[in-house]
Amino acid sequence: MSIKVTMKDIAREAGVSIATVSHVINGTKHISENKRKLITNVIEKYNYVPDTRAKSLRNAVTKTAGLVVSVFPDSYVTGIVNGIGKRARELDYHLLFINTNEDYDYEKESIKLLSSNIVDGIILTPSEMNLGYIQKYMKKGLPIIQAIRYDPNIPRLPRVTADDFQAGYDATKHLLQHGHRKIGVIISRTNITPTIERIEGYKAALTEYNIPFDEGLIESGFATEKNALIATKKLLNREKEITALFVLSDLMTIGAMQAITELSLKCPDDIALIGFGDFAGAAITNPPITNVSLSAETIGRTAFDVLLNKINNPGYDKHIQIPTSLMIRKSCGC
Amino acid sequence: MSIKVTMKDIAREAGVSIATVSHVINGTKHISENKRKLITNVIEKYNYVPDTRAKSLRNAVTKTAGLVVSVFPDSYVTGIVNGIGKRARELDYHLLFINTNEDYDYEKESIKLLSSNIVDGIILTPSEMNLGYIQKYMKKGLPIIQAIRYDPNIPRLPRVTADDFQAGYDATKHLLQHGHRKIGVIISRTNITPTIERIEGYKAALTEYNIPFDEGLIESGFATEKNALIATKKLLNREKEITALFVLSDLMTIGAMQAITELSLKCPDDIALIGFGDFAGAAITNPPITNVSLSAETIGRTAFDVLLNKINNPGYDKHIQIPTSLMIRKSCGC
DNA sequence: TTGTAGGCGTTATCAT
DNA sequence: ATGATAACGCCTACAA
Repeated sequence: MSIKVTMKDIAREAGVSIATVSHVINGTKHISENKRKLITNVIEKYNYVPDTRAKSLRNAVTKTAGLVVSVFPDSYVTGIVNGIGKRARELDYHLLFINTNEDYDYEKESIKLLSSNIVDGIILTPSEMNLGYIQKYMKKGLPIIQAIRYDPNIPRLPRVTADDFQAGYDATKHLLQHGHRKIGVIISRTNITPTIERIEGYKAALTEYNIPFDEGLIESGFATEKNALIATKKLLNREKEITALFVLSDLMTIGAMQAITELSLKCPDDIALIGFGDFAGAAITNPPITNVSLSAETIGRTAFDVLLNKINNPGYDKHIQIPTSLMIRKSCGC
Repeated sequence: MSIKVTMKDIAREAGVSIATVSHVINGTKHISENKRKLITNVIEKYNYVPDTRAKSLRNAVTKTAGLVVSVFPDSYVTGIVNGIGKRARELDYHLLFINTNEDYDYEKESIKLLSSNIVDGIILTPSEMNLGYIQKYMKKGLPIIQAIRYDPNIPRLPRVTADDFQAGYDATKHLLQHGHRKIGVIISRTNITPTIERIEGYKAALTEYNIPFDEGLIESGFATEKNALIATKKLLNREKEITALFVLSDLMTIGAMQAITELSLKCPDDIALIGFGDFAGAAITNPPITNVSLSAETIGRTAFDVLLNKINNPGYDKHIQIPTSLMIRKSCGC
């Protein structure tokens, strides 16, 4: 524990009242120049910093935001966290960071803890589309917003996500334009909105080409390199007519590429591929990888701004989608 | 602001004293079963959670650790943050996360803020070897440890780092064994211990082969892909006899590979390369990249344990080095 | 311009 | 077994 020097100590040493000290620190009242100097010197001398807990207990403001993320590390999420952090700093906020690792119970527990006046608001990436438990916190007036993923059943909760539908549509259409008709998809998890919406986009593009949706072309890679490798092999062995792959995260893209190699197939000649999330390194792989690119930092920054809006205006319930774009390289066959 | 329901409210509704409520919550005293039940029900009903600020104001413990990191995102640092987070969770701690972006003044400011009883201790990755300002916090008894980088002038501060000397030695020796005699190095920044120690290892290996150290073979890539690309081109254009490159971070490795390609050189035939930090994707580049591999998660976990040691034992001042190993693939010419 | 004192929500001591 | 109350460090009417 730090050796405590409090405002009382400063006041005593400076020979003034505790209220005067408080006023010079916060500039809340005009204090004569000589007392000001005197007090400031004592503060400097002891390197005194007001106790944040006591302060926030008094003013009911913590100037820190809770960040509850369900998956990390991952270059997409990392970039978003980074964006949130930058914006928070610009706005003089701090971040209490929790990684739930997709553990729903831990997520609930974390929100409960954060609801104990430890933060002014929360940015949440839900582990599941099962946010019923959040209602009681909303009722209490705790500002919460969703980022990356969301629960569609709680529309009053603000959210900022990528434009996942459009991303799925664009990638699929690009592959379709290259002549591919059997397009496999490696998803991370079934029941999260980014997956659902990207698949919706995929279906929409398919429909334009009068191709029926085939559930059998979808396989789960559970967001890791290794699992994606396994999933891709499984999928490619099962569905022999697949000529293109759409892979929904960067780590999985790497696994999928390895699978293609291990199956002695050539990308893009035998199997074309489009990934998701433009990771560093996508340009120097063999072949360089075409993928859906999006500014994770923008999503993060926007998420923080949305949280502040929610804090300042309890009725705020906007849903924001950040656009994505296709970064075309070689793996798609261009 | 959340609508406040306090212990007083619970007590009133349950028809008991506030002290009794506190005791059932904390199990500090034996309370009759019927009152227990009664109180627990009221707590459930209002979803009451004790105010963390008030609590910690009372017991001088916050159960949160400050994490001040100077560079992010970067797969190495991200992995360490992840390891710290996991270990913190296991030990029931929370994390206040700050990314200083190599800004020394912001780092100082952050430490000052964190010293206001907001955390029980701090894990710091210093932006510079200039930690003089930390002495006053040490004197106050604030538990601080260093991770990744450190200031050698403050030996009493605990630290956990990779075994950077060994890493530099191993990589260089490997290149030397392949017959390379002019080995270029792309560093991020000059004045940080990981760079310094890896270069020391590099020199030691050179000495074994009676090769004089040549300052001209070193170039700064400032930890980014783009700058490393520029630095690598500059270096390779200036020092024509270079046949191998040692690159000190993953993002820079990607940039260096691009530079090699853009100069119409072949890796490993014209230029061999060893990178640092085994990033996802190193296996599917062309050629697959040999690099120094280390468990970032282990470093993170250890860092958190070291912090707890420091918190519990103010005299603790150990320096821990986590071993690295060479992950051999193709870019070194093997 | 400066000081006094009550209260923020807890915990823990001391009574009862 | 339960309750009254002081104290944690700060802010802010209200007084002087």
